Amino acid sequence: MPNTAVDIPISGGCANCPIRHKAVCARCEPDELARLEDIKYYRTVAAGQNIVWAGDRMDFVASVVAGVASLTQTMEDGRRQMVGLLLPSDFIGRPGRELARFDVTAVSETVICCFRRKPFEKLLVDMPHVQERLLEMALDELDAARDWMLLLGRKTAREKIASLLSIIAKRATLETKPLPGAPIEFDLPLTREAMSDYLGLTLETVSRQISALKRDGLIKLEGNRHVIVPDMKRLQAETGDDEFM
Amino acid sequence: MPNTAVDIPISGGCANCPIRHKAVCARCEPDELARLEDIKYYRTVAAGQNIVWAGDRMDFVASVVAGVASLTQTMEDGRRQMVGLLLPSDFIGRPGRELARFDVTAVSETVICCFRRKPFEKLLVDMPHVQERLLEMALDELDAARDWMLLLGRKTAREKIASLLSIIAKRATLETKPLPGAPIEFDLPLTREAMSDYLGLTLETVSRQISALKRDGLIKLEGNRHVIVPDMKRLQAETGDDEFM
DNA sequence: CGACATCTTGACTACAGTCAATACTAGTGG
DNA sequence: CCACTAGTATTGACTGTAGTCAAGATGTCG
Repeated sequence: MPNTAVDIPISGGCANCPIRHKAVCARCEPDELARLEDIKYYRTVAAGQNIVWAGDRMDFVASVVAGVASLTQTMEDGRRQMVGLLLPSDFIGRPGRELARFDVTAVSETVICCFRRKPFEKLLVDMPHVQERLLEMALDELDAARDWMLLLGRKTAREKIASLLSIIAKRATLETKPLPGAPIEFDLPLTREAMSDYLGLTLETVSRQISALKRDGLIKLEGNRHVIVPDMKRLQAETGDDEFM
Repeated sequence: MPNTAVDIPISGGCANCPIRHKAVCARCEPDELARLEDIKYYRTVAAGQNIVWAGDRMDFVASVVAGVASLTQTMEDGRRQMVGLLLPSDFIGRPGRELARFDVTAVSETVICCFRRKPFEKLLVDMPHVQERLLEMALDELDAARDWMLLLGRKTAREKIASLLSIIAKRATLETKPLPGAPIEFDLPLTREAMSDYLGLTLETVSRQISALKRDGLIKLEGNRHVIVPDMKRLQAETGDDEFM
């Protein structure tokens, strides 16, 4: 069990929660936190397990505390598209919505902090700090979705892979300050199949393009999941994006 | 001038504005409207003209009052992807954001109701009705973006065209109640090129697929822009979506 | 009527998808 | 500790869908 996300918060209260300052509760005052605390409970979901099925009644909303989850849409014939990649602090569900619109699946073992939906909706009305933060998060996600749409609609397979690796690299180096120019290392949180769902490709194409980037010296692999990027600039240049996105 | 969107509101005040009950101001009380009225002004933009360029300083946010506008992203080599289709009542810009992230272009002649950004941001804090509505609209757009991502990533060219026609047909029949089973008619607000930007296709492929749907009797054309759908169910079946989306 | 935009159609190409075989990895139990 | 299995990933050969380049048709507006 190398990746034990499980015993992270669960006790200690909101004050020492790892996502305290990034999630919907980011702007809450201590007394507001107390109200949230009343209606919250933790849930741990094993890798690969579904958290919600599209069409399900949803009696809660939640924040991802640890792990990685995905939002996906599936067509009748099995074609699948990821439409959201949920990292710690990201929000699950929608206030005011009874039925889930998308599948939510734990990609790795995931801990979520659930709030019963009805009380949460009430609380939203008289805790403007939560609503404010939720609006900000929704607008951020909308921006991300729009960049993702450019990727899906117009980028080549190679550009798609380079873009995804850049996105993951960027977030991996958010905490650990990267001295610029130095090589960057990180673990892929996604299988090849999940990557293909994210990028609108087949898993074979994902595999081929990763091999091609490796051949061209843009990345190195240690095992299948650990990636080393010797020169981030060079990888960025393959994404098709304008410099500095 | 068959499609004269221009002289619609401009005078008469918010009370008889056509988007009064759908835009960000939907939930405002008369006194709140008065505050909005103080900082608003109208702007008319000719078809094809840009309202905002990506990277521009933006000193306003706005609602589309009449006409159709698009949000687009362009890559250095000219590849272009539409990432938002803005109809009356839709919102332009983002509170708190200094620089525009996307191009906004008038597809047809468009009237927008602008609010100076700084005052609007202030007003957001102490008019929860506006913030509430903005959150709701952002979440709706996020849902739409996620359906759009499925279209871009996984649908065939034929399914993409059928989906777009269904979306436009649906909104065209929102006002004029459709007796179910009856043929549906509407004008396309988009050129073939704009459709290709929306769908992540080339304009030749758009043209070919429209011809194919015509050949198969799923649609009829009168001129290039006027579409007749004899049997909506049959068109829906071509979208790849589960029934009743 | 003429000129320019927009749209359609055709011939050919290329990129990513499909189907299939094989390799690698990690976890399980003898 | 190694053998076995199941899941994951890579590679190859071939196909098909949508892209590209180009010509011509249709539509719109002055």
